[in-house]
Amino acid sequence: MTDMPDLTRNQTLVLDKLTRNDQPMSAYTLLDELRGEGLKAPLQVYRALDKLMAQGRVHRLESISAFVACQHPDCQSHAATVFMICEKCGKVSEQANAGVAKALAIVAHADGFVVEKMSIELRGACGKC
Amino acid sequence: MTDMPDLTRNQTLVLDKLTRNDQPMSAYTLLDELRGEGLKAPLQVYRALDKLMAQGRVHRLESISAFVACQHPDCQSHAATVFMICEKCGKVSEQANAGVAKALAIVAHADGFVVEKMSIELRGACGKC
DNA sequence: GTCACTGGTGTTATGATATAACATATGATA
DNA sequence: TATCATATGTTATATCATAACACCAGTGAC
Repeated sequence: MTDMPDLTRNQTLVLDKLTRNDQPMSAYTLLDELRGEGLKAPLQVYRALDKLMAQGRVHRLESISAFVACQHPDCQSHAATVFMICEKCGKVSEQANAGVAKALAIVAHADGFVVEKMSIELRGACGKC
Repeated sequence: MTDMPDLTRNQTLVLDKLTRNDQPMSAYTLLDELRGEGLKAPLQVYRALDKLMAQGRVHRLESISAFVACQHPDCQSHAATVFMICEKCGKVSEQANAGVAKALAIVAHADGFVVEKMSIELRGACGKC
């Protein structure tokens, strides 16, 4: 189980806060909301986020420089994860999808490109907005 | 032709620089390389970039906070554009692909999500690296 | 035990990216 | 000419992220 080690105090604080929040949060918003728990500097948050992302428990939304807790029980096995970010309510839906993965694999293969990471983010309006 | 107006001086400087460069550039790198042409402040670059992006002549790569000139003759008609960013040589390949567009449309539709913008970025190694 | 190693923590300072606010200028047009 | 929209120049500031260094706690080797 080296993939999912126990979390340290700071990692737990950050993950809990993200999990309870139904919208993505910036690192500095996390910091502000965790000052009461003793966090004082950006690095404490960024270091926790780095570890959590390496474990797949948190994702970074590149297009808005913010972080969300993974919405799937076990995120390791994801093919291609699509993030749909609502620009009205701010909520994010995370969907792993084999069709997208396959289509992207075809595009990459045509270029001889070897994929290590992918970032697929849709901006728009969610079903409720 | 309101979609493709003539470019102003600053816009021309920024677009030319990006076009001649075969790698994406940050706004501040652009600024540094255009100081000789009279640019002095970040806003001059960011404003030019905003206009160029609105016209589809420049794209922002969200995952690396950098900008590239569009690689297609007329970019307006793109369905879904996939950017493949090589982490070794830094070069970017831009591919519009209907299969990816269709797969993403299915995912979005399943969520009732109305897409306004999409950002699809693959990181890895290009065919030459 | 104690030595060295690893990984987490705390802290200060700094780097990198992006925008707010305001003043001025330029070009079209009624 | 008066006016409107748009571009520009400039200073200051906001936002996002990392470098560098000191310290500490647990673990394994000897």
